[in-house]
Amino acid sequence: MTLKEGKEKFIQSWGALGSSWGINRTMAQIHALLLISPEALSAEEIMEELQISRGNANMNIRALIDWGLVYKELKPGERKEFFVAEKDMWEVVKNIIIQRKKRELEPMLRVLDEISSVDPDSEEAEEFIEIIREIKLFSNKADSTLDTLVKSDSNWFVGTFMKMIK
Amino acid sequence: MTLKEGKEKFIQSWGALGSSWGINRTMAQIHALLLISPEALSAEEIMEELQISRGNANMNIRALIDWGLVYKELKPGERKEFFVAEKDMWEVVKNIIIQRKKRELEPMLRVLDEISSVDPDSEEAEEFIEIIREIKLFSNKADSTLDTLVKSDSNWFVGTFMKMIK
DNA sequence: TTGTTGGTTCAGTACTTTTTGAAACTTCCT
DNA sequence: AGGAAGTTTCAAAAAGTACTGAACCAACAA
Repeated sequence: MTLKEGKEKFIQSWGALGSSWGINRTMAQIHALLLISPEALSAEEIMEELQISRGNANMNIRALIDWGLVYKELKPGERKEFFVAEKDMWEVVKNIIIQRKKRELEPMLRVLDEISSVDPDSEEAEEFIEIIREIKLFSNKADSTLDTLVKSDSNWFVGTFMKMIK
Repeated sequence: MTLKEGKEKFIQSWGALGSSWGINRTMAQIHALLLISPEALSAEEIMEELQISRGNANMNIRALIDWGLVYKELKPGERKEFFVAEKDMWEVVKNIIIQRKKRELEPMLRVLDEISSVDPDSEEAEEFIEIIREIKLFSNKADSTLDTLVKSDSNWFVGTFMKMIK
């Protein structure tokens, strides 16, 4: 396989993977492109490489920065902005966990709390409250487990955890 | 909050959560409805409750069974099929991990392997191979960690792991 | 065999999300 | 102030995804 083919295949696959993770195709492709790029790239270069419009590039780069997966890099002398990807996979995953926890798990916990206030004025209501209570319990565990996971470092993940768990 | 409001809110929120997890809104809503239903429900009842068409109900129920989140229940005497949700949250999460691992992580591992065969015939190619190697290493770790996680049981998750990690 | 109940399929439609491209804005230089 | 280089925004269009409803299939009962 040639380098060009390999790069294309990687960008394409990373894009597909992203789609099923709430990260849109283009966003994931930009991330992939930056991941395998030894140099920081400008918006122009990204547009060119992925054949996308300026607006699209701009919005998705912004979103990537927002997720903490890409950094802006200002080269001295250049007025243009350049972008680099976070290349430590553990950092990437950690940032995704942080964002999704904030965007999805936390709102759900709030909803579960609200819902718990249903009047237990019937057999059915009691059963409902009990099921919600169990879901809440589980979600809270997941929440604090993720917190701990995010605080731990890469070495812990690749080393200790694997041994501990085996 | 009344029981009716609570149920609606839960179904609605679970649906929204699903959307960001590659599980479509209706599928997640059916799952929510079954989760909070003490009785198994028929397709008719689900259609009625969520105001969806027969085709939609059928396809999504089947997908849920496919994901291992819902079971078919045949009541003796009744020709109709009834459905119940898996109510153990740990089982639910485990099944989702299993499915997504199979659908997303494993194909990505295969692609990474293919890509590794790029000719290291330039500085750039060597850097590319190295980055891919790191991603592969990380993905393999994630893969086996998830395997172990899935094999472990609920008690381990809610008990030991939490203490261990603190 | 015919009618009834329930399940499945899928082409067309409706809805949602993403992308484009052009205009507006910002910064800096002369 | 005017202009060049770059970035941001957003309405409209395109692409992608989900849903409907009607036709079809299967099992059973009369």
